[in-house]
Amino acid sequence: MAKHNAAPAACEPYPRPLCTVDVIILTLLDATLQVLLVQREDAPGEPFPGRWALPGGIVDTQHDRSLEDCARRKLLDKTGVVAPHLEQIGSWGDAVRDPRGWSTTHVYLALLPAATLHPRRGGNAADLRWFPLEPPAGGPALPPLAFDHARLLGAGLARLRGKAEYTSLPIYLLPQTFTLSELQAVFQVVLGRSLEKKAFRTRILASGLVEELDEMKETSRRPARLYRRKTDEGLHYFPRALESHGGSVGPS
Amino acid sequence: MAKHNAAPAACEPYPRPLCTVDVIILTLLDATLQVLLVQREDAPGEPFPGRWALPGGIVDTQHDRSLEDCARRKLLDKTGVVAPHLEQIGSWGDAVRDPRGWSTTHVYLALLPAATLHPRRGGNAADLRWFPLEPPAGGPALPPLAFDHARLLGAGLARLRGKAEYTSLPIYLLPQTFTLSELQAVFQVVLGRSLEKKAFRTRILASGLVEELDEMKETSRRPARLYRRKTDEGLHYFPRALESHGGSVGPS
DNA sequence: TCAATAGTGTCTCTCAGACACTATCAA
DNA sequence: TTGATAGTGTCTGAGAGACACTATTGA
Repeated sequence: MAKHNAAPAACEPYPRPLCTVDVIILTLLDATLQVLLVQREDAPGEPFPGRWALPGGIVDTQHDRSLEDCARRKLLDKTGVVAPHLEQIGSWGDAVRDPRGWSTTHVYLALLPAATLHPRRGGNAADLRWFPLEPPAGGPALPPLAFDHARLLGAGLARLRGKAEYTSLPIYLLPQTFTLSELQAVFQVVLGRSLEKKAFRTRILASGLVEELDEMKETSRRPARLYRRKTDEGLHYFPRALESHGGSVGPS
Repeated sequence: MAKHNAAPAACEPYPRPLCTVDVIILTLLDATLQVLLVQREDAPGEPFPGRWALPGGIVDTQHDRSLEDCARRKLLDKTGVVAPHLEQIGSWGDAVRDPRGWSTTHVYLALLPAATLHPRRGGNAADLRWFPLEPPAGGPALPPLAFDHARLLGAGLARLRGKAEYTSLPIYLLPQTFTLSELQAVFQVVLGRSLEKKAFRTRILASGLVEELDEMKETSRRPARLYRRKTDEGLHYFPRALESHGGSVGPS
């Protein structure tokens, strides 16, 4: 074991870059996409003190069994929950993105329902906060982010929005039980445009993604049927994209 | 510069993992998808001596400006050409995939036309060879690969095949000029099934991806119109996937 | 009764699949 | 002429968009 993590061998003339993982944790709060950010420590030697950043950090080769394991750990650490969706977005590595030198980051996207968050661990500590991605008029804008995290967040959002055009991905922003109107609202928030109700419902019901429950959601108006996301179904690829992608411009 | 690549700081109690890049270089030769592999050195301390592996290796933090830059360098090094398509597939990192210890690899997929390869640098050295992915009956099968490269190659192929269902990706396996029959053949090889001629041609021509040339390709039969891939068009997302994905099973 | 939200009926349009048909070359 | 490959005409069907319609609740 000690041998495994020995210093670079003679055949390895280059210094190893710093290896980190960052997690884009998204949820839906107040009918808005929100991202969980942490405020960086104000300690000597720490880059970007006081700045907001994606949760993440250096891979712990003693305890993390893999990159994905590291991402899961950081997610659990910040939210206290296991996200129903976690995927790798990509990796970025160069000499300038971290002032400490050549570094790599492995970026993951986690989607989770806001309802599952504990009030305390769900991101309400002083150094941990949810930020709306499209702040209401006059509301708080996203702060400047540490490192190249704005770019990483952009890539994660592009992935989510791109996949929302032809997969069921945004379903993971909801609890397992929901109404079709709620699901449509989630897609609309992610895509930033409204969708046609009948077409949307047909699309979802034909997909076999959800099962009808006997219960209804009681609201102030007409009650709505509840559906449950089938756990054994993975991400669904619809046979068609939702709308023209404006020609040849596709998702990332 | 020297400071940037200094040893891990005190705030970094974990040994840094080995950082590598591997490139899946695919082309179409003899109407078959082929992957370029290198035979590993038989030197002391080198893992998997004599085994075939994806081209790649340790990131050179002195010369590689970024991970992608490193992939481009390795590609140029092995093939002598700049591939018309290079994308990141993903990253894998854990303690066991490399016997030397905790390591990460950043996997890229390169697609290129066989015609552009120089006969010498195109992969004909003793330790560099093209291997057909679906060998003709009785032909040479893919050898066992070093490290977890079989898994990495599988992920690259899944990406190519998945995207072939709803994007123009396989077009990069051809030279810039081709006939529609040739293009259809490429898609068929990638997808492993035959496609309907009329639908395929309509799909391509409606996409605006190609422009008609005045020239014809003279063959032994009726000459075929030549088309040229427009360089300013990127990857095209078709409005529909080619066929049912067998329910909810989608591309990676 | 009305306002609001849930949910349906039905037409149109686009585009992939099927498949038979014509066109153009060499031998 | 035939064989082979290039390329077209045209019908079908799935599924997204549009939009008007009905249904069910609280106030």
